[in-house]
Amino acid sequence: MALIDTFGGDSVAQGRQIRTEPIQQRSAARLTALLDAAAEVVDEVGFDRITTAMVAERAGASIGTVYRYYPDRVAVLEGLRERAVQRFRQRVADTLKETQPGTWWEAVDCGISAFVELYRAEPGFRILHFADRERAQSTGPDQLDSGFFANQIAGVLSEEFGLSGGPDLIFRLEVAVEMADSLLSRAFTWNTQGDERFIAECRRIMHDYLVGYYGTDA
Amino acid sequence: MALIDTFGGDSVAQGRQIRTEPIQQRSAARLTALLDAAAEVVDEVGFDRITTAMVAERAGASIGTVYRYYPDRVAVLEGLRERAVQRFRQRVADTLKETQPGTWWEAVDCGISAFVELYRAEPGFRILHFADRERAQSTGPDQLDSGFFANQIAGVLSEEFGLSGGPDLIFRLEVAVEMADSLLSRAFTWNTQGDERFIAECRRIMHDYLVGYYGTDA
DNA sequence: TGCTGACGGAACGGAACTCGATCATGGCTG
DNA sequence: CAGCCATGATCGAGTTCCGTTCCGTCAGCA
Repeated sequence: MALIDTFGGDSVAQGRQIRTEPIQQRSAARLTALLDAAAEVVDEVGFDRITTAMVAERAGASIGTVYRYYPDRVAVLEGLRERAVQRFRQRVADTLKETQPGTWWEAVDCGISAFVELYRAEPGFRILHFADRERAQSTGPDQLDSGFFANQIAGVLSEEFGLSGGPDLIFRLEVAVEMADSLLSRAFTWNTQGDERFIAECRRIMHDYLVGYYGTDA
Repeated sequence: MALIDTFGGDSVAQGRQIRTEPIQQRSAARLTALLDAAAEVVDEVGFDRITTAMVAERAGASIGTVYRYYPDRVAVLEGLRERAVQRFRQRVADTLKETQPGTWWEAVDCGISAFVELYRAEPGFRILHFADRERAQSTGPDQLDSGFFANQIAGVLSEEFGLSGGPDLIFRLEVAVEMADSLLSRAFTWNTQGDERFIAECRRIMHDYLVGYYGTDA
């Protein structure tokens, strides 16, 4: 289970976007309060109507506190996104441990389910796109993009289910992640519970695309 | 060729985002200059660092002129996106007339090629995403989303190539548009010329997904 | 030459962000 | 164990920057 733990493990590269690591306990609480507030506000007013003042007020903090932890408005959103990614990975790791899927395909299906469940339940989760093109445009490939996910997933699948890893598998998974992300996001665009047609079609397509090439056996 | 003309025809729903239709000639030139400037600036500083002042200066106009034509900053970006969509549709229509594809699959392939070519050549074209989720979040489905495209394409395919139209075809095409958009955008995320692996894989996937269900014959 | 469309840019409002004063925490010391 | 105090944390008025308005001026057309 080593790699599954890695998959659900601590998030990476947080230092680039946070200003001060919290030392005291209360400040750690503040930080999560800020992100909780941001999540709510994002769901309410949308991605670009959000203001730092709203986040601060909702979190019961002052403007200055927001800027103590995040260099600018966009960084708050990125922090929220990163936490969402983290929770997604944790959820997948937990589900895998619980269900002990027999085939790698079932494992992939767990990932889709986890995504859907969190999208339904978690405020602000809609901010999560594995393919974060805005950010990528300026900073280049980083550890939160779909390629990173493809790597992680490839590790789990080859380690746990004996799939032959390598560039081919990684590329195929990156394509899969990209497609699944777009279809699932589309499912939730005009339907807060997720349009079942798109979710079902996503599962079907992932199945055909991956199983068609790698077979169903472990 | 009626429906192909429709496909490449005048854009819809422009009135919602433009303030004053240009009357005199010079103002029409101004308008395109504004959009050209916006396209350049978007490529340089990215989607959310763009300011109205930058656009005005680059276009050799004043702030007031920007607001003469567009109600706000976002509308400028929407105008740019709409022009990009328009040019894409025109390019597809032209290509279809030139090459006279024998099968509907070849027609779809023309669409992919047109997208890639414009992405390479047209400044600011990266702004074009058929799946415009930011906007959708607040305004609901409109005529510029992937569903609209799916409708248009379904019309052409059933009219010109005798595919049986209907909800099934439209849904399938919407899924296809969504996936193609994400894969092609991914191809250009870290490679201004477009990562050929993703482009080729996109063609392959579209082929499998569509031809697998509707066959290759006209 | 007058009428109307087009243009410019100072001025306004509001949101992002800074900064120095002030408060709270928790380890340390006697 | 109480009190001290270095340093982390917080606050919020102030600054700057940006989106947007508005009206005075200029240019095209009859």
